Amino acid sequence: MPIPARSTRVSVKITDVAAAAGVAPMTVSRVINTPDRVSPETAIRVKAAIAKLGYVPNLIAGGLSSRRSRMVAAIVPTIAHPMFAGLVQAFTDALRQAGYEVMLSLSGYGDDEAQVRALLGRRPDGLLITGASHSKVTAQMLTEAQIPVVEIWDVAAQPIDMLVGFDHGEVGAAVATFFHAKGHDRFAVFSAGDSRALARRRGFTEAVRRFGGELIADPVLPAPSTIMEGRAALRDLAPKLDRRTALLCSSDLLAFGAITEARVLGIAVPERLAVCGFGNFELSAANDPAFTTVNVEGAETGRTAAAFLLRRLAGAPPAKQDRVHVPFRIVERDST
Amino acid sequence: MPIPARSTRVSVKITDVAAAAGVAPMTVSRVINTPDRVSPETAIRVKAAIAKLGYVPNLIAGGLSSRRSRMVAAIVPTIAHPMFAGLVQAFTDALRQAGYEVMLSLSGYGDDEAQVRALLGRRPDGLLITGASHSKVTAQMLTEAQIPVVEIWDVAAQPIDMLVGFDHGEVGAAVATFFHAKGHDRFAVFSAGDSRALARRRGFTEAVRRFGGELIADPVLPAPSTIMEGRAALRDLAPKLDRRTALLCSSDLLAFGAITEARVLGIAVPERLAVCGFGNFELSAANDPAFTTVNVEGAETGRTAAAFLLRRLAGAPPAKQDRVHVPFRIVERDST
DNA sequence: GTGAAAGCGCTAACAG
DNA sequence: CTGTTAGCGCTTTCAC
Repeated sequence: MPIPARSTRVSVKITDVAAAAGVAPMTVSRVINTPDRVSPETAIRVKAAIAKLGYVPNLIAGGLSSRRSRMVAAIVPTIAHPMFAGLVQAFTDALRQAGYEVMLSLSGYGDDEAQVRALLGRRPDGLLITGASHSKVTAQMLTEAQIPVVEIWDVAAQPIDMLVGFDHGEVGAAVATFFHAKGHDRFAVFSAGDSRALARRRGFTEAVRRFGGELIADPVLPAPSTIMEGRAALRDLAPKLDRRTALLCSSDLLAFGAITEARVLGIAVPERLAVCGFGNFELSAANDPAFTTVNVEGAETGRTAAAFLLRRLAGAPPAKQDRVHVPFRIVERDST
Repeated sequence: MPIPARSTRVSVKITDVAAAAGVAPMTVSRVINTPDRVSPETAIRVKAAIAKLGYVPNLIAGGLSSRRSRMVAAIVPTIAHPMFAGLVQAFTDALRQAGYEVMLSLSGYGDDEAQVRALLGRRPDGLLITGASHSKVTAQMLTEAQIPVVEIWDVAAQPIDMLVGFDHGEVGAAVATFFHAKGHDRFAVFSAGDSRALARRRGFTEAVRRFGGELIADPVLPAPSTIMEGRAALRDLAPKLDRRTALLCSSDLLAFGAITEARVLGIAVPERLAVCGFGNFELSAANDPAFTTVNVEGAETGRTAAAFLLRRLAGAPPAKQDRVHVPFRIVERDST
């Protein structure tokens, strides 16, 4: 006795195409996935059937069978930040060209354990995660998932697998050195409260101390950073700006806010206040005055991370060179 | 003769958990999906086994069986634009809370046929797409996919299914009316070249004509818009700014660029040049001068689109009220 | 409340 | 070059 269909036929499947073309389902599969193993005549017949029926292969079923989902998961704190928006865009573009779709997960600046679990349930072929310090559970899940993992935007003593990042403390120190070389001896830093911004702040303040410089303020502001926070922080700082001061901001948005408020208050930039941002957003180059900032190549990071994953997905073994420090550089403009 | 395993056991599966807990696989499935249909004692044993083995259910397999992928696809032009970044963030947050993952596809400002095909192959349970005019093929694929679809950010004479958008021509006309009411009779508009920005431009210029106003310039700039384009366009316009003029920009980035360049050139805003942007980015409120813009509630659109999809995914039938025009409003600030 | 059987739509593996 | 067979890991369905 035939078993009744579980539900009404809802979409065309490979057997329908096979029947229409007079071939076996496997042959249809080959036409789609390995066309050079099919005779041209057969391929033409099958393609005609595919077009006629409007067949869209079910990649979920294919993935279950082949154990390759052709999806890659990405966890970033936010895309409201131009840095990560550019990174995600480049990462997504590179992977789609190779036939992979991206599942995007936005973590805020908090814990990512639940998200990692939800994503791994979809059996992605690879995963990108922002940051390099994870909870024990998260790290274990990632390791046991047996898929290539790229950590970005930070460096780790013990990377899970691959890494495309940089040392945020070094960035802070580099900016301090840059200011010091220009003769500054009085400093301030506005920083968001997330771990990486705080690492830059620490690198900056420690270098200032080494140079024997004076640190007049180092407020920690809520993440994510806003222009308004930068303006407010500068208003607070203004009474102390009687002498020439060099200011590092943990984001170009803060820097823009500080520069804007300085103009409103009549504080000359860069004469009385030198400002350096972070991120090299369009704003930093397009503002008047264009301002100095740290460039970190978000898009390049995304492309590199995608390339690393693709190489491993193509079968390459893990290698030492899968851990790179992306270069950062100070882009000097008119605010310093 | 036993058939050899296709490949080495790579991850824990439901049968492993079942064996460890001394129950049938189906019972494990129930503990995960419908816990109230399992006795508390059994549930405890199964949960212990899950935790001990680190079991992460394979949602691909579950999806194939249940014909529900618990994924939703989203196609937006870009996330480099704060408008869409906020929209995607809100959409993603709302869906994740309901247990859905989002597959994000960035279309640029071009054709989306290939992307729709790639996404539908993953059998998403629902789909969000930006814009309301699609190629015949795209429209047909979306219709035949038999899933709820939301079109956003535009209105359509014949929506595919649900809609959360607004009429871009009306926005342009509203800004023209706003300027006219303030006594302006000389106008200009800077517009990006994408279809929706052009619709706003047309709405603006047609309204200007109706009022008998003078249109002194209406350049079309490349999409996506940048601050620098706004500055350059204002430099071109400057020679004609001998009399008071009202300028609409198709993006806050263009408006910021225009205002910045006006300051550099010594053109007083709003006295000689009134400027209205579009998007209500943080920049518009936080700049000095804060500038007038059109607010369109990107995040609200994302949330509404998610709510529409979720309602249908929960079984609600299609309804008239699934087509809403999101309100826009002119936020008046110091530039007009 | 729990279990056994069947199969979701596709592809790996092998045979011809 | 093409076809057959046997699952991929889960859930639906139905029986107990």
